[in-house]
Amino acid sequence: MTESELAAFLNSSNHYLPQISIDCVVFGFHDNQLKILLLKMKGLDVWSLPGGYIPQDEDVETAAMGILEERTGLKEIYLEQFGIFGKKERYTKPFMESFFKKNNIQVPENHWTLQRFVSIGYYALVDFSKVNPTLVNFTEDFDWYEINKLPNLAFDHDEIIPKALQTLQLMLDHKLVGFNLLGEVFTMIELQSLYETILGTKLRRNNFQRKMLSLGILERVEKLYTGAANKAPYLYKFNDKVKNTEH
Amino acid sequence: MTESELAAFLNSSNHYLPQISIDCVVFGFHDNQLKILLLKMKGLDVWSLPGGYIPQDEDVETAAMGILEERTGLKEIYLEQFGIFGKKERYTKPFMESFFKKNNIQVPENHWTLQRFVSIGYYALVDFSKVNPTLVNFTEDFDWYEINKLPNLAFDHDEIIPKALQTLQLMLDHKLVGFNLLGEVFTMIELQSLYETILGTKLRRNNFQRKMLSLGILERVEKLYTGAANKAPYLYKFNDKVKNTEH
DNA sequence: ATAATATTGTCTCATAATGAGATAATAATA
DNA sequence: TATTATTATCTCATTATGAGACAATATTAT
Repeated sequence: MTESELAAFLNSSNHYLPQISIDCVVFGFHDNQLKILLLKMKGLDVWSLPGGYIPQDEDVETAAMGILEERTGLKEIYLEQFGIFGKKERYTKPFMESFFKKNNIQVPENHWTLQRFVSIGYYALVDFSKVNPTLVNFTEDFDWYEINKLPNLAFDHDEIIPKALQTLQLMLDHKLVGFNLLGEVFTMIELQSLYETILGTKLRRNNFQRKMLSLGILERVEKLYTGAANKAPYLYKFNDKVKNTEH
Repeated sequence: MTESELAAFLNSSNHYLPQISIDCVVFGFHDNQLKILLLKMKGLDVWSLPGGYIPQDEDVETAAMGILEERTGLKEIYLEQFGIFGKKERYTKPFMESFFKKNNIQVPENHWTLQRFVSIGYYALVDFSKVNPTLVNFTEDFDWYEINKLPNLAFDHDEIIPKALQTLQLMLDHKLVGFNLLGEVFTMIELQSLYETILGTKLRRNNFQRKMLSLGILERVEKLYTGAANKAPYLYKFNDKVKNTEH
């Protein structure tokens, strides 16, 4: 971020809806684990959710989509609003102040970024392997964290993440969660691991497979030969019937 | 609303979070039907959801609760956030303009109430028989409407209500919806009707009763003698185990 | 080649849940 | 006392689920 970009941002108050922000919990699936994309705030040992503000001339959902597209490099991301975080005190001010101080950025006491913000929570489901995070604005690093090994979090993001997970768990049977988190093809064990990591429970291989196949949404493709000394598993994909549905 | 109250409201812009509003879908159960509380906008043949703004010094949820307590006369209302309505164009301006015009209220073109608003949707579950609606601000009437016999609605409230219903349907098996919508005691048929009107489907009496009793959340109280020429049904209440849980 | 090993894909069977009809109990009224 | 309209259960076929067992197969070791 250049000097002039910074100045423009600090003066962009009129461009955005005041006192409203968006926070996104980006879920990905890697190494059989559900993970969340976090950004490190420049100069602080603190991580935060990808987020941003809503331009006056954009729909809220468009703004959320824009924030995510910019940060993940993906298009047409699956998004779901799961909560709003509207307590009077959400620790935005102290975090922003220490951030500005650490980075030698001078802002007036009443600067718009130090005001109270109501945050709209969205969660996104992305194909981990296709994500190519970009560092924007005030972030100096990104990383994927396992849901139960989270680092030091900014603001009230430690309240936001559990609520997002809870909503995802609730939606697991209603929406086609796997469709958005997995790649084009996947093994039954991968699908099972996804369910297990989201629900936080172990499932039985035989019964899980029976159940999934009975839903009639999977199509068996070729086998996956990994070189392992055992029977090769089939690969599956979601069938066409599913692809034309809302997920 | 007196002249001075009106003037105070029109000038209260600084008191509220700008460009954010709350809309509440209040569900009640009466005559075996799921109903929604709507308010008639003074001077217009248009009904709207109970709503309001968020004071700078209140949590969002507190504000939502306050709005509902004021309008329904109830305390400790069950509330759940179900969506946000953040399109650029939500028809707030034209509705507010025609409302002001009809009521001979002069406001400048750039008045805060005519700006774009992002609305936070909450739904409430209330005991119909305990509600005692109060007419506040710009409303001249209130009424309960069946979910599929709604009148002419203001703003984008015709988008908000279906989304609220959809969320309620989804929550029916997860949260104890009946606990908040029914009175202290109720018959099995009433509970069944509640499920039917929420889901929009017919259920079988015998199997519904078997299912509900197997959940172990109901306690059979006395019988209800209505004078009808048939076997009197039992009354039930939710048992103590349930009352100490979150609903 | 053949055996051993680690998985994967199915099968089986007991148990639980559900769908759908049938029957018994009961609170009035005729 | 019979009739009627419900309510509360019961029954039984069907389907879904939990849990263990076993056959198939892709490699490595012998």
